[in-house]
Amino acid sequence: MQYSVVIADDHLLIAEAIKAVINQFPDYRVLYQVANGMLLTEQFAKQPRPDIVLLDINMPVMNGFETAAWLTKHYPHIKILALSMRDDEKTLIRMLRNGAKGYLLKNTRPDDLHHALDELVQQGFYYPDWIARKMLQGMFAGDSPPEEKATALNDREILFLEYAATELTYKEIAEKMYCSHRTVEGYRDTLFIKLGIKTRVGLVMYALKEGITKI
Amino acid sequence: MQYSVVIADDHLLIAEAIKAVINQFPDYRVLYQVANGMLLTEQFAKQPRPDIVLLDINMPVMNGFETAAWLTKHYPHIKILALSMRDDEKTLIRMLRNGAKGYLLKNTRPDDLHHALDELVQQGFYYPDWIARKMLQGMFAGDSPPEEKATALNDREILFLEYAATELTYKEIAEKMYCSHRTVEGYRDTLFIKLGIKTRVGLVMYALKEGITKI
DNA sequence: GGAAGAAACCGTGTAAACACCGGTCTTTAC
DNA sequence: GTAAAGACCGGTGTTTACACGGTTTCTTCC
Repeated sequence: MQYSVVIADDHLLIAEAIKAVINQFPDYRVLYQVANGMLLTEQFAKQPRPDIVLLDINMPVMNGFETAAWLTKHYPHIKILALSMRDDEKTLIRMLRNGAKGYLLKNTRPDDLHHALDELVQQGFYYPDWIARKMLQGMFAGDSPPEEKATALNDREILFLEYAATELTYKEIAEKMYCSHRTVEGYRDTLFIKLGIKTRVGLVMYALKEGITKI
Repeated sequence: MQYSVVIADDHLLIAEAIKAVINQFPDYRVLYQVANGMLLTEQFAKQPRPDIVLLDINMPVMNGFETAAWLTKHYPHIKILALSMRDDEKTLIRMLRNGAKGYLLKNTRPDDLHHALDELVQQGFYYPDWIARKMLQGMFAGDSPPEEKATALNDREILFLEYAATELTYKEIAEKMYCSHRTVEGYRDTLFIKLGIKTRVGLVMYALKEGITKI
């Protein structure tokens, strides 16, 4: 019995390379690859669907989060293994909440990939120790409804974050947001507390990590 | 006759995967892989040296730029093929200036990789059309005399940029860079002029755009 | 209808960031 | 040998960013 895999990654070389690795495993076979989530939905309509989807998080058009949500909604039996460049707790949790059954960093060894695939089909999930640790120390509570919790930012704060990642001063941001500059500094202070940071550079890095602002 | 290849990439899975792809080419063989430039210099001391080095640009400890410069200095006969995530003109030019004989985006097809390797050993370089176009429209004139122009940042400035994208103050950055905090502010001021920006947030955005700092 | 909480606002003080001025020393170029 | 250029360091003053302390107004909820 061979399990089928589909790879979604916009880096063709990487996708092709991972395909080569997987096809070396006797019990797994790569059906096809796509460059983003949108193409995945299209291929699902006209091609056979796999047992497992290897999902890159940073994709254009339809990213890993959206794709994972779409998959769990339409094909809940298909196992999602998230692939990420970064060891980022928030990204991890967000993917798990959106239905990913496993999370793999791209700097893991091929054996780990094989092992993750095996766990996925046997146990139904692949949660190595470090993921369990992150979930415990993290704000992971329920499991069914994909809902935000600790880092719930309102619209004003998100708008402020966009401006924070520019060369505007807080006073200039206040003019654009039609409020007092002390209010803007209030947004900043609550974000400092919520996000556990201390400087404007921290705000910028957060906004970029979360995709609120793009480079 | 087989040509030997060494892969330098901090993403183990990707490195291993690319290795699998290359080992499918009958005329190329991967000797070993390393996770950063520093390890490459170490392995060069005790292991056989390859004909070709596949060099990822975004690596920790010793990045692609530094590694390329080191390679051209100590082993000028070894061909460097740069691997990058982003299609960025400045990065491309900087790598070519540091001695890379070719530049490949990670979203190219495996055939292109094979073709690039062939060109590399036959022609000595691999410059596809789009690179030539970039070089023409860019500020790249001759090939031998390294003439700097618009945005030529030195090592100290680049190191400073990495620290600028953290929550450290300039004083703390100065401690890490073993110099006066006024010197650090000097780096900042010259970068403000060179890059046409006015604030630290501008520095952060620049560093991220150029891949000097990763998210 | 009063408690609880959030959102907007404000004052004050300190630390950091930025602007503009100056200098020495070394390297490179002619 | 001198001029030019660049790396490093310094002083001074203004503006911005951040910390800590508040008030008022408006929901929301029981």
